[in-house]
Amino acid sequence: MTAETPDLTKNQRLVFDALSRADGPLSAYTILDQLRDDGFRAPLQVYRALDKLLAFGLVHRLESLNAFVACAHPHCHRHAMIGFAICETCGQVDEFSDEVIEDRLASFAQARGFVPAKTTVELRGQCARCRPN
Amino acid sequence: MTAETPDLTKNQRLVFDALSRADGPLSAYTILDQLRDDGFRAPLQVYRALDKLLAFGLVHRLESLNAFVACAHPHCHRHAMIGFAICETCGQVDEFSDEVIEDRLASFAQARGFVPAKTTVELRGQCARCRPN
DNA sequence: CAATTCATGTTACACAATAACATATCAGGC
DNA sequence: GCCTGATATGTTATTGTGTAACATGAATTG
Ligand SMILES: [Zn+2]
Ligand SMILES: [Zn+2]
Ligand SMILES: [Zn+2]
Ligand SMILES: [Zn+2]
Repeated sequence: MTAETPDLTKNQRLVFDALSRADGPLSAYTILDQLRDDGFRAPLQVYRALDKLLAFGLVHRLESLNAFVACAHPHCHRHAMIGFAICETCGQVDEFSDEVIEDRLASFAQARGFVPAKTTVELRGQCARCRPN
Repeated sequence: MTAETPDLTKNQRLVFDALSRADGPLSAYTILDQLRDDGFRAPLQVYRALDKLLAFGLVHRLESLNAFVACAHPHCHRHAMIGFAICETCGQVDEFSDEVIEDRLASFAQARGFVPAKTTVELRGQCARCRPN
């Protein structure tokens, strides 16, 4: 399942596995707590691993939550824009991408001479299953 | 200039003015420091004012910065989606909205049965003036 | 085997946000 | 005027999030 993950180190592996096990986003300190038994003692151990995992594209940061999720589409990450629909009730996160939005943001940036380095798109709300029907 | 701002209280006014004076986003603690002479002593005084200002739509929160800006378009805030292009070099923030993106996000949500409560769109990068040409 | 680079461990600290509780101010209703 | 509920404010302490600084260990390379 886990495809060609670029040779993670021990700590990176531990953090990545913790995020993969979880069924929702985890804060760095929650990860730290989960890895106490594996020898983790300080936040930096988590943050350093997360930095690498983010660079590898294996993990995403949810800015509006100060939390992290394992990437749901380890494949085609050619997309500059990755969006997240975050349910505030159950905590589930739905990762998506949309070429139209991507193009639109790109042309907006182009028009203004703005060179985007990172794009954040996050929807906070209530998912179908949590919604009173 | 400042249109029909809905009767701000003293603290709300102070915080709003601080954000309006600034030429970029301010963190809550920066605001606190700027308002020491006006009697501000604790973060809560800032956060409480910000909560109201956010509710009034006079201020926006930049999730990827943990910072706040005065709204640049106090008028037509009928838009659900408000985007920000944030220059990581000079700190300038460009507020924009785009109906195409808005529609696209809305139909995405609709299709999934997701009910969005808040939408975050933030571009981090380099603005035209800061870009080596 | 150095020399370099990268991963790791540890302590202390800075920055962001809230909890809990007390006090003050103001608007109606009587 | 006086009570009362609602909102705004002040203050202290605490929790949560993220880094700085420095030391050590392991791997790579010439
Ligand atoms: Zn992904
Ligand atoms: Zn849900
Ligand atoms: Zn605005
Ligand atoms: Zn700039």
